[in-house]
Amino acid sequence: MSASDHGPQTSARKRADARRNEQSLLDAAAAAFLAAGVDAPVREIAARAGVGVGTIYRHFPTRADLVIAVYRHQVEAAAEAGPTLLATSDTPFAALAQWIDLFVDFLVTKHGLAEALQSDDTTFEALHAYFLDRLVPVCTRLLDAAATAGEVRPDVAAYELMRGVGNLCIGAGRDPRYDARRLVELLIAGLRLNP
Amino acid sequence: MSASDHGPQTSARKRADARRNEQSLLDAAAAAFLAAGVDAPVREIAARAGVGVGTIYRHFPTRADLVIAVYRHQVEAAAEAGPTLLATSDTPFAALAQWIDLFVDFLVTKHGLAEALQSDDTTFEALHAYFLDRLVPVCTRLLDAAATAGEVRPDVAAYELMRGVGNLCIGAGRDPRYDARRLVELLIAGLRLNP
DNA sequence: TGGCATGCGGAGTCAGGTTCCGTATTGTTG
DNA sequence: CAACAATACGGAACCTGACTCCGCATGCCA
Repeated sequence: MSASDHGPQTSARKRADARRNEQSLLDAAAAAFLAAGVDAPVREIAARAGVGVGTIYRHFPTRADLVIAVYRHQVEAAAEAGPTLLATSDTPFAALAQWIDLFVDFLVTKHGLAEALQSDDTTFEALHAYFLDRLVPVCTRLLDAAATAGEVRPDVAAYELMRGVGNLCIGAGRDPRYDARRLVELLIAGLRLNP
Repeated sequence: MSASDHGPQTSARKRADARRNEQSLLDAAAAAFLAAGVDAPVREIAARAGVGVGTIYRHFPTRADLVIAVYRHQVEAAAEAGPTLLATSDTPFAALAQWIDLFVDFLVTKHGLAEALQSDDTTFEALHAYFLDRLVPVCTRLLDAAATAGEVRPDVAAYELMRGVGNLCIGAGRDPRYDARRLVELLIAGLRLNP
């Protein structure tokens, strides 16, 4: 099991019923997260999937494992979008800005995810780690390229920037007076050197 | 009882033991918040104060009431600092920047407060409301002055700015790689028009 | 000092998360 | 196909922490 392995997901040789339940759980969790956020009660997810709570814990020992499994595809897509944007954009800064936009879109549409990402609750440690492992290197490349081109301040680390962006997404969509996207734009504007 | 009345605090005519307990609770809560953040267990606060949990709920029906009472002085001080800074600073922008600095200092030294401020937990509704009632008008004045002077973009509301700043302070002090102050600076820089 | 309004303590209730183990299902082997 | 071992399942039981409620204690006033 490699260090970047999170949760069972596509699992190898398991009993047929186990694989079926795992899929039901992923579907149920996705639905529950959509309806009630990533803090949806364990019992509710189990009920939606038509399984007992024990089955959840067997497949996904911590809530983070479940959340990761549910959003894995989208996180991978974001990670892969980085290099692509860098290759196709006019300037590294444009690529960075677009990539951050993508990330913000992802976060603001997942009720409670931004909160979970920043929470110090140990339940979410693995979630935090997964996002960081997967996305910080991508962001670092974009940021470095933009810094090398002299477009942004060279003294801000990708980790810090991503946490800042993640933080700004907390509570987005709960209040029409708060537009996370606009504030992230401000933050990125503050990062820029020669407009 | 005016609309901006929060918690009993200095209370008028109550029994002597009640007033004593209220003070013990404030002291105990302040200590507990310092040690364990504003989410410190109710039972622990009660124990520190040497009272039963019922006594907490009698004096401070919601956690927000207790938090407000504990930090009231500092919030008032921040509110009063606004006009002062505006009067003594070279430019409205400088006053705004200093005031935001003050606010950030306050938040990052209160473990868990920034989190609570943004949480949608109904327990903290009153806290949210109190901060907004008290500080948004102050920030609005600073922001308006800076906008009028052409120093900042005129299209960002104080409410949004303050929530953004509050959000950026979440998790500050938990991780040396994350410096909330620096990111807030970036945000303010992004707000600026003619540097 | 007596009477009673006020306030107190903490056991009890409720809501979630997490564990555990007897039972059921699956897959394999003779 | 039958019988068995391995695997997985369900959900009752348990734990933690917030919040309520009421019989008892305390302070206040006459």
